[in-house]
Amino acid sequence: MPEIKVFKVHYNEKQEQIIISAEKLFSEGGFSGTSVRDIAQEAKVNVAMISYYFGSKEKLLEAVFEYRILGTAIQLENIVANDKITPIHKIYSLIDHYTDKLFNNQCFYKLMLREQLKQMENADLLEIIYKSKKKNLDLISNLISEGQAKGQFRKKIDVSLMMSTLFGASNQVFFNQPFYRRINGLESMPEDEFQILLKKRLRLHLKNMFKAILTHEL
Amino acid sequence: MPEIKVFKVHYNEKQEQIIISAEKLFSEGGFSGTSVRDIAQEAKVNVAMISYYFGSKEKLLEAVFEYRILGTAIQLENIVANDKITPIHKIYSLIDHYTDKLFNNQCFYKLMLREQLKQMENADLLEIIYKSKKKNLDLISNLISEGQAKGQFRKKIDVSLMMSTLFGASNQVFFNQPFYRRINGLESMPEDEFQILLKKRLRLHLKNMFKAILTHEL
Amino acid sequence: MPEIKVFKVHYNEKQEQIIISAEKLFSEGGFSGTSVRDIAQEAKVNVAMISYYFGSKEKLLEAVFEYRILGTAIQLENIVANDKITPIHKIYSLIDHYTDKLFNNQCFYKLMLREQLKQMENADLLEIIYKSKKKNLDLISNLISEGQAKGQFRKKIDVSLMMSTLFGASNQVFFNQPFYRRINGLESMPEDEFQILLKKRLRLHLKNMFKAILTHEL
Amino acid sequence: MPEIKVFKVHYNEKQEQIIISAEKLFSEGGFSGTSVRDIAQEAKVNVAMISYYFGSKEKLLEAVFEYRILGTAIQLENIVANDKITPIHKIYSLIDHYTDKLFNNQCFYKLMLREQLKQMENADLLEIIYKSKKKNLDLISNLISEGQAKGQFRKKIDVSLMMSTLFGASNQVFFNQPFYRRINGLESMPEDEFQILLKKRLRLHLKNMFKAILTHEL
DNA sequence: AATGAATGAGTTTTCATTCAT
DNA sequence: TATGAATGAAAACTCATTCAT
Repeated sequence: MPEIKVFKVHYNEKQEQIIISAEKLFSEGGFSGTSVRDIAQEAKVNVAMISYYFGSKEKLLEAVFEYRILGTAIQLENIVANDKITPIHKIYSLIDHYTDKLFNNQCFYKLMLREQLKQMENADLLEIIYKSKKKNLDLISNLISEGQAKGQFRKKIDVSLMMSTLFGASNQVFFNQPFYRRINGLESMPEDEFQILLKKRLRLHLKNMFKAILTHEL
Repeated sequence: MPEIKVFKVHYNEKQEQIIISAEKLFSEGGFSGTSVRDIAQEAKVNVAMISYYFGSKEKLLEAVFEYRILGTAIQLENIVANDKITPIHKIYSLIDHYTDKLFNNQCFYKLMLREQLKQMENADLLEIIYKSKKKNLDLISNLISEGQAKGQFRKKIDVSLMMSTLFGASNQVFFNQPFYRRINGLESMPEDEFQILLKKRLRLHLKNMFKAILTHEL
Repeated sequence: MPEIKVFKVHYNEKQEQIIISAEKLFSEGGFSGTSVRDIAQEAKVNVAMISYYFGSKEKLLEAVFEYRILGTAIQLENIVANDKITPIHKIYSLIDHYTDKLFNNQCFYKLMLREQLKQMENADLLEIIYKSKKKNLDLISNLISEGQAKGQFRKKIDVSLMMSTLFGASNQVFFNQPFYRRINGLESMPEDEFQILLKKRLRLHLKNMFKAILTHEL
Repeated sequence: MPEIKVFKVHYNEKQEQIIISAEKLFSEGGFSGTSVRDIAQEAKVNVAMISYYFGSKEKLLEAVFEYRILGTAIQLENIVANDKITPIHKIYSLIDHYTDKLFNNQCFYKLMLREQLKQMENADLLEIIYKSKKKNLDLISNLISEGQAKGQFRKKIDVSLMMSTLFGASNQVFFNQPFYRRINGLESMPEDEFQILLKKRLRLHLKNMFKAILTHEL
């Protein structure tokens, strides 16, 4: 029996195929709605290989999360650490960064949202997610404090509500694209063109909103 | 054989039990993650009764949606139609209304969010949801126009983005309660007390935010 | 509870509806392939009524047989008893008679054939069928003896093989109509026109054949 | 997952066990009257293995047909091609051949007859059967033409009616063995002895009949 | 006399995983 | 190391029948 892999390992080619396929299918059909056979077929590997490499379907899900979260955590720190720009522009940069990630990793964010809706009985997975969130939140908190210290942001900001607004609004817009199309009569616009338009509008909206709540005395 | 019910019918006691149970379990474990056996057990009815009354698991899901959506559509209109209050207070009222509904129908909103993440192959269900959303959006659009006409709201408001912000942010906060607790050191607060606190904070946050984006020239 | 009906009763309207519907559906889909719900729907009665009137699905099958067999046994005797025509013409008349019944009671004959293929565990039903067959065979035997006594038929005729040939060939032709159409390029001929043609050809074939085996010394 | 086999493959041992068992049980109890559990039990394999190997119960039925039809098609050609014997003796040989196959493959022929009675919605299966029949019919047609060319058979023979007579009569006799026993007072004769007797009589009967209709001017 | 509601036992099929090699 | 074969458990659903009225 192969040792069940935990954290920070390098996956071989087959394993990566499996993870990518799982991410895609889990995001589309949900965890229970996707069978390991489907994943094996998508990844063009033998069914038994999934149990063999990851131990179980559950463990595969963890691997997917771990793979993406560890793979994308670093950039945020660079933004916050950058001395050259003002706090509000760091916020703008943050918005650009998150919307980019969201639009580029649709599968994964869908999957993450999905899993958050479960009462996650899977404690390991929950811990991975919490840790990642906490780290991000701390970084943003520092950024806000910096703005407040410089007198550019107003006092009394609930950072976690603010971040929830950023993520929640973005997700909501993102996962309601078909509805947004219909409402605004954009059914016939090509997919990529539409996504560019939507991202632009979303960013503008978010930036306006964050400027308002961060800088105006209300 | 009972005719499979479609729309606006009154469900009998057993049927309601089933719907309520299904709503709860679907919201917790997802559609595929919940078996009809589980639902039958929760509702304390025979398994066969679910097929008997609703035809299939899929149809039961539709029934759940229909039951809640048709059951809660009306109140919004009253808010908008009310002559006694200003547009911005209607918005506040709307925020109170939505957060109330969200906190009181946790199961259903969780379920709805879940299902929206699927590429819903179930066209009937999608239509039910779209229709309900469109109706709400139209009401809000009128409200915004009213505020603009009265010179109280600024021009150029993307109503659908605004509503996405309301729903998205609320949902995000709502479904991240455990995280919010941890972050803010509220692990030991009793559940209901915490929910009241959270709702209060969320409402304040939303009202501030909406006032800012609706009324300030940015 | 109503007494379960046995033999020679008069069925009321609803009961007849059920029997006719059952005959049709059993003949098409087989006994196990047809559900009592299907029958109830076809007969436009309540499902429970079938158990109520006939006791069980099995008993309903018996009722179908009994209904048809008792309903059609008499005419054969008239043919054989007729003094006006020669034995060979009685045979011809018999062929006409059987092919008529076959083409007019397609459902029932299909059903009967079907049931004969089962190792009929249902002893009651088997007895009904055997009795009917035996009676027919005796009549024909007498007819053959008459022809032999008159020197018109040859000796040494195995009557049961002869009757099997009549029934078997007719059935085979009858239930292979689609194949016969294809083979003979008659796919586009209207159904009723085709049936008339087929019946005519089948009768001619059978009459020739029976004349040959009954009258020629070989 | 094994690719679902189509046509002309070699089945492994387990698969053959399943096919043989299915043939037996389907022939006895009909398709709907036989459960996959029964088949699995008879074949002494796991229930899931049937789906695993054949995909579905329906596909298993197809496999049974294909297995037998492809397995027995060849011999007929040898008979027809044989230069050493006259056309009428080829017909006799054909009768011997068919009755042999019928008595040796009782299960399969019962099953085939059964399935022909259904309005076969299964188009694949229908095609398999039609093709096999057509091929046989063409061979016989050639044989008849040969006899006619040599002046040994009369003109105007409807080959498909003739073949239906052969198959229909044989089947009828075959599947009414218990009745034949009773009628002729042979209830106590041992099964195999009776079958030999019956086959002998049937063959004689068929040969007489075919000689009559093929050679005599009527 | 007739039936809507209800159900336990049954159906076929799919599932994630294990085993032998 | 990798995999085709195999399987027990569970899935959703249908069945004929019964029961309370």
